[in-house]
Amino acid sequence: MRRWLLLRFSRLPAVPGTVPAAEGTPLCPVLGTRDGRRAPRFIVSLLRVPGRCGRRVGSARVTQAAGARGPAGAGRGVPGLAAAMKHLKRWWSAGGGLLHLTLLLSLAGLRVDLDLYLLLPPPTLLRDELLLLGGPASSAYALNRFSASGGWGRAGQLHPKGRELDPAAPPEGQLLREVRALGVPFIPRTRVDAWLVHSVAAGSADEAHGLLGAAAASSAGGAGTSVDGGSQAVQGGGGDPRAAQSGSLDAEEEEKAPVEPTAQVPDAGGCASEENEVLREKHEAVDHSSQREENEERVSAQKENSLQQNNEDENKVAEKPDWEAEKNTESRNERHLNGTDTSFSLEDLFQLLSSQPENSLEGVSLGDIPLPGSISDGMNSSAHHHVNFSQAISQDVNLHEAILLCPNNTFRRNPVTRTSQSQEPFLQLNSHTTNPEQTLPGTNSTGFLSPVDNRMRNLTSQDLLYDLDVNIFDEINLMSLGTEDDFDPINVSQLFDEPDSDSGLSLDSSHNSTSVTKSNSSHCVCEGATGYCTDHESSSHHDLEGAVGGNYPEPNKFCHMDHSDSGFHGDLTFQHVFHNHTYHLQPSAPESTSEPFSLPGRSQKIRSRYLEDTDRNLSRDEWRAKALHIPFSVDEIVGMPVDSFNSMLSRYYLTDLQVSLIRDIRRRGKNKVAAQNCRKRKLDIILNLENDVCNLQAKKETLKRERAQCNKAINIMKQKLHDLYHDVFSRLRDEEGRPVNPNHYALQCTHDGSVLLVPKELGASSHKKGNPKGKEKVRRN
DNA sequence: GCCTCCTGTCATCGT
DNA sequence: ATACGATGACAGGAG
Repeated sequence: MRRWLLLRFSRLPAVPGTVPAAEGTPLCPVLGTRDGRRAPRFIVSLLRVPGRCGRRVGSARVTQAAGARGPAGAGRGVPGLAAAMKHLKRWWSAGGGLLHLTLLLSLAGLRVDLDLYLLLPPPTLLRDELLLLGGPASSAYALNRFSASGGWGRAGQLHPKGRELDPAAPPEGQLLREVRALGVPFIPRTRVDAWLVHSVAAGSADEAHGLLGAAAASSAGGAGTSVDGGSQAVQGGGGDPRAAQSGSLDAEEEEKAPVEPTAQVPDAGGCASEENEVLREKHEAVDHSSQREENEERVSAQKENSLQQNNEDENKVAEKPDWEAEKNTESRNERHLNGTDTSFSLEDLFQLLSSQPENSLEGVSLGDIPLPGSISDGMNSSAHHHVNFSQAISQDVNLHEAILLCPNNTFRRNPVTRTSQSQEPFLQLNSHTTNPEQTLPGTNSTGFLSPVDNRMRNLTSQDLLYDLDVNIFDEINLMSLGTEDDFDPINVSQLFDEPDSDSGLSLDSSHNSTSVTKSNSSHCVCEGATGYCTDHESSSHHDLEGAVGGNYPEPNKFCHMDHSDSGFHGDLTFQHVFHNHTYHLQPSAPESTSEPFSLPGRSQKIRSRYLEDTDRNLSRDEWRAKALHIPFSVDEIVGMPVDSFNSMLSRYYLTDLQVSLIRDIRRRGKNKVAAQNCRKRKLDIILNLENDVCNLQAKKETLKRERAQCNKAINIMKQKLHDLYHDVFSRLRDEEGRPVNPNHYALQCTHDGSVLLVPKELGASSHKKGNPKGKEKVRRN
């Protein structure tokens, strides 16, 4: 039995033209503002799998300062999550459940939707079904929600009730059609979207946890953000029991699996007092509108959820004021600190998620999701990066600011160089600075981006969004699909063996995750904000974290080869990795030459692991698409209409190799579906023929029975006639009064109804001649 | 090792 | 001419 953890992160783009002129005005006041503070909100939806419709079982608003409680995620206060946890456990025990978390963040001019799908399927669910549930459906759902909200700037409608994802709905076709029907420009590339499919082998909690840790490590390498956590996760992936314990979502296992107490974090306790202050401050800053909205959602959830009647106590917990929840959180934190609380629940995950600086949500990756073990382990290295979540939000630091705050990045408005400039933030994201201050300019110990660059403050929102249109609207490959269980980033890095790689990714063994400097550099907001590394540095990583399966790499990076820098590096890296291999390999050809594991010096273990991953998640085309940085998913390539497909090919500058691969993928995908339909049709025909045969056989038997009955009736009639014949002859007398011998005479009926007694010889001749000579009337006695 | 079934892929043809 | 679907044939994996 396999259990799947699907983490999906989506961010909807800002719509140009709806940007208020005033800088800092929340375009999407999803989250109530007060004094410039905006609190993120969790919308917790628990969806039954399978089920007809989902329901929201609670909502919560993060009201704590992540920076105050420390990176260990000590602060916990998300009301409603407790109820959600119990629902999840119950439904899981009843056959699985899909936990949908939506984190809304309102940054200046940019709304961030963070969707978390925690899918705990029953054993009977097929893997593909789960993938479908977590993939296109969720994307379409997000777009639906966005469309239903009327776009940006319409508060209170961003979560229309009743718009929950229907897991039973056709995941792709219908929902996407619905989205298109709504008029939403469904361009997958304009959605920051990444999701992680993580497989957890049941029955092995340590393995599962370790896999999560490994996934965190790989994602940390991809996003370049949470190398601290990621490095620890690497250890977890390698068997570190602490990290291994961090990620279990099993309701039973989570109660059993001990978690490394956060008390081991040196400064966690020291943050307690500071945390209280920040919590109070944060509580005072809670916006009333947000509270009202939250209350409405709670009421709605209560009405919708009949199960809540059985969980009133849970709802009480959910409806507790924030400060109460925070109090509970603190007490729970104390338990953690004391090492008495050894459980890890999804709530912990959410808490830890909320503990991340808001900016990192821009480029959130699994590595950014601070798994407890990894986070607690990564305390030392990240202690100086305490982030005040609320402050980070209140700074209205958006993604663009984060990008521009990158070192070596200068914001230039020269239109001539805009094209290239728009690439630079991403190209320089992964700049390696060993100095934490250098890594995060403008970052102090209390605020993530408190001293925002004044240059940015002088810019208007239009200015910001101009580049947002260029950069943010494109998908950011946030995390890897290669975060399968047994995924070992170190081994993966060995697949590509870039001796001069200075990507800063924790994947490379030369960049050991335990390296504090690399870990620190990973906290660069720029990296977190984009989730990207530079082309030449990260391409090898993106070979494993491409667009396939829902991740769409930056097209301008991977596809726009006409610009000098990124395109050159992209090609260079590509050539380095794949040499002269092409994907046009016939099945008989040594196809493995196009695969990374086939590079000289690769171990059989890596190959087998690759094969396992291939078997589990990625098809050959998906791997090829990843390898060539195809900025579209296979599903999109195959599923989109021909017009959209052609326009897509023309819209993006793709190499001939990429275009050819895309067309091949589309052809194969179409043919695959056609073959499936053909076989299904053939099977139906065979079944129909078999049914026809059965029907015919049954009809034959019926006819046989009828024939037998007829024969039987005929025999009866013959017998009766024979008896009547003898009876008649027994009564006949000849002229002399003697009995007529029936052997010599026969009875013959005439047309007029009279009966003649005819000698048989004459009768036979008269039959031939038609002359009834010698006939005589029967004389009855 | 062989067989069967399933699936993906290619080639080909017709629309 | 091109795209696309249908289908036979083949190969490979899994049981």
